Amino acid sequence: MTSTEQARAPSRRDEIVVIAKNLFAEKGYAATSTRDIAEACGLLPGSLYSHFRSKAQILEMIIAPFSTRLVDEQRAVLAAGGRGADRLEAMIRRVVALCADHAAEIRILHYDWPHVSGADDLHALVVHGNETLDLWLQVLAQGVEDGSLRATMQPELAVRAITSTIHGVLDRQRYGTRPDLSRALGLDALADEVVAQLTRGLRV
Amino acid sequence: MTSTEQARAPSRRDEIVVIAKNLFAEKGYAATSTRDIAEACGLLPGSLYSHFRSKAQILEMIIAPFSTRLVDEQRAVLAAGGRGADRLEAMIRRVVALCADHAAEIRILHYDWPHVSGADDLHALVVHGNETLDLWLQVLAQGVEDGSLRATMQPELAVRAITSTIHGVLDRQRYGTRPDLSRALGLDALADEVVAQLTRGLRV
DNA sequence: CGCGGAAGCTAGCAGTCGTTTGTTTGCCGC
DNA sequence: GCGGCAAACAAACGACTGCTAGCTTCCGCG
Repeated sequence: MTSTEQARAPSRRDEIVVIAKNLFAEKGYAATSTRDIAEACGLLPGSLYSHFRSKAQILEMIIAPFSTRLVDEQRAVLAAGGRGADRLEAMIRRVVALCADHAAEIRILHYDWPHVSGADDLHALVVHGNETLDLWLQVLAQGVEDGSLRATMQPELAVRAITSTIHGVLDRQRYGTRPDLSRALGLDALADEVVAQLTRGLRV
Repeated sequence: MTSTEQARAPSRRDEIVVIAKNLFAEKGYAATSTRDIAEACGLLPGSLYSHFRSKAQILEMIIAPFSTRLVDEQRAVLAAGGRGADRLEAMIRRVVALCADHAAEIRILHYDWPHVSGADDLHALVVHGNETLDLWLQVLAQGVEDGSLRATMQPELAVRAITSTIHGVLDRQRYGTRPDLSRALGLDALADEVVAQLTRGLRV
């Protein structure tokens, strides 16, 4: 069990990952130097490299648990029964709840995606990202099939609307001077409104 | 008329701005060095500074025309008459059309917003960004008032859904392996679907 | 013809970046 | 008490960053 998978007993490594996660979320991946991370950990710059191969690997260890969890949640919704529209609603709620719990990861994925998709070490994260999109497509297709979702929709466009809306609603970076919605409304009311927005739209 | 405002006769300066715009859009602001820009212009690194005070000023000259144009379009819609829901639809169409015409600027604003909002020279762009959000809020408020938009909506949330959806639908960076929607559907069909998504939602 | 000014070149500064190498420390099991 | 080993230190590497100062080239205008 010395493989790449093990979790218990939060090692030093894990502490560093948490610290780096917050730094990346605050200042962005590119703008956060390995020296910044080291300093925040009470380490010298070189010492990071007894825990990680590279800066990119730190990023991977930040994002990977979240993105696997994300597709797991989506798959769970698909595995359960129900009509398409109801599954879609359930999926939105679970994803919103999960993302709200992982604001830092969301922020990093949102703004530093070019770094993620560009790095060779990180294409596993790109695969996860595409899986997420495919799972959204699947709920939508089911909903169209059983007649509970609008047949005229463009699924690729709808998926982008869904994911962009969820990210945008939870983002605190771009709307810095504006209210933090998840705090202002509470998580349940927020999820309700995201569902309403995406499934019912803005008209009466 | 030697002030900061003048346009005609595309000077060398303007050519450089266009080249820099495309580089920023491809690789991001931080990842594009002044040497990259100079090389793409057939210049040596230092020569840029006989045209610009700083790298940030180049960014400003890229974004400013677009963002002023954006709020102008929005204001034009508000100045015209009509019910709230119809104005909202008109605003969406005009913003989508404008943004589709300025994919590079959108991409830069989207991914490099932290650099924009962080730089001292660039807070004019932040002001424009907030104006845009306020103008969206105004259409929504009118629509609620005249009963054409859902009174239960959370306007701040709706604004984020709108802007995020427009950005997400036009983005080619995050969905690199996926179809380019504006090419696949054509601009009119794309705008139709964005309007439908935002005002009618995904349900039947 | 001469000159002013824009545009570009040359060379380099001062700093930061991610990373590497070699060494030292301190703890755990034997 | 001693070997082993992970964690951390110390010091630096080469490359790259935005930017500056001073010089040259050249075109248009008087």
